[in-house]
Amino acid sequence: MSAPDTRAATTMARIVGVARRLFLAQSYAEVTTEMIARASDVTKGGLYHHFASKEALYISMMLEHLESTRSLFEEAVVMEGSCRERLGRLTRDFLELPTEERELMRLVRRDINIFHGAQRDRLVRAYQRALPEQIEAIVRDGMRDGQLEMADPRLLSWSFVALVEIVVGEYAEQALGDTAARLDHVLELFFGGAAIRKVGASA
Amino acid sequence: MSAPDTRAATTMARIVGVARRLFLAQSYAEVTTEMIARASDVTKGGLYHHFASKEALYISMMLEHLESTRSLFEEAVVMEGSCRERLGRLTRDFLELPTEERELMRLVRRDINIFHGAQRDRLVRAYQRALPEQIEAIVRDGMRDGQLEMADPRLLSWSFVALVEIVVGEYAEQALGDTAARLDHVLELFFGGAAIRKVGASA
DNA sequence: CGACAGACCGACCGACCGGTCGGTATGGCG
DNA sequence: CGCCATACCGACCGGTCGGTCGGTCTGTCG
Repeated sequence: MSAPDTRAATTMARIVGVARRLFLAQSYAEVTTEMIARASDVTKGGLYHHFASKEALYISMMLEHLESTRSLFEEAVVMEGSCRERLGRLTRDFLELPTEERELMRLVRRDINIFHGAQRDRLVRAYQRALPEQIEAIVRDGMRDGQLEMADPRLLSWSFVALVEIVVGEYAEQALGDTAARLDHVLELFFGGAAIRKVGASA
Repeated sequence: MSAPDTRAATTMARIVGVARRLFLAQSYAEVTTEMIARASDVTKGGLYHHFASKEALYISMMLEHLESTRSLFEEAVVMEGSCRERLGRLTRDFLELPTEERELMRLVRRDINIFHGAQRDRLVRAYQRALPEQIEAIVRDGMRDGQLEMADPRLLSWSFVALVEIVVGEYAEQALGDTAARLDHVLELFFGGAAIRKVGASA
């Protein structure tokens, strides 16, 4: 997979990389196979020699990314520490990802509804394995160990993901600052809430 | 606006209603003007007699909805009460909206990136006026009155919206139950956080 | 060298879709 | 009744885009 020894593998990797960039910049419908081919220094015929369809190219690109992301986040799931430490580790890893990689997680949610049937299911499952399920595992541990209020772990995981998504993007960068500050903001809000607490409870 | 006295107004309202339903069920690109026309018992020619373009029809439909939603949420902004009470009122109003109306708020976020230029700006501003700005107003009051931790109010508003979005949808319905339970879940999480608090602070 | 396979080309197809336009029906007004 | 504005029709157009296919090039193996 990471050994582009053959010519075909090199070309396919080039096409996938270009497609990733273009799909991030424009919507699925706006990106044409012609555009992808041109930017990849092949023709449409060449592109279709390697990929069965535009959809197959997109799915292939996304599955590859989701698997590498899943692998990255897994480190936080298996590591020792409190629920907060582990979620912090996962979130920091996410925030420190290159912009392009990070945005792909938004892309998959943006585009998941334009596919149908089996291909859509593959995308959904790969996404769930990469992000929500891993967060859910940490959240479940937190409840078991008395660090989190008992609640529906899946809803709580989604909520956490949603809060993290808020602090990516340029407004959060200008309002909060660097990665550490944004990470702190998310953890404080998720664990402690937004209300002022009467008792001066330390972290 | 709400007086379909003329024939044109009746037809336009029928088309807008059909368009709303179709755009909710499928993506903007998938819904064709032909489909909208057929389902509205007019032809494409008739449709284009009333609307300058597919885009104009969509924008018109969405702006109408956003204005009525803004008007509804305004009640929570002007009402007396604590930050929590007012956000609770707004959220309850939102959760009790008919499904179609409620889903339109997700639709506008889903589709906002497929428009460009002035039309996109109009949509963005109408959306901001309808939801985030009104929540932000309540959040600012909460900070001023010592009910919320000092933070960036805009980010906090977005976070709240994101949390509310989690508890719509059928999974949350089966996990949490009725509107009151879902409302409670959101408020508890937003104000108090997910961590177990050592001190048994009551609501 | 000769032959085969796989990489790649690029002109083309067919379906679709937003939008147009000349024309018809209808209903209200003088 | 006659006139006209307006609602509405439906065939059509221009363009786009995913996908195809016969052919060419190039590296490799016997």
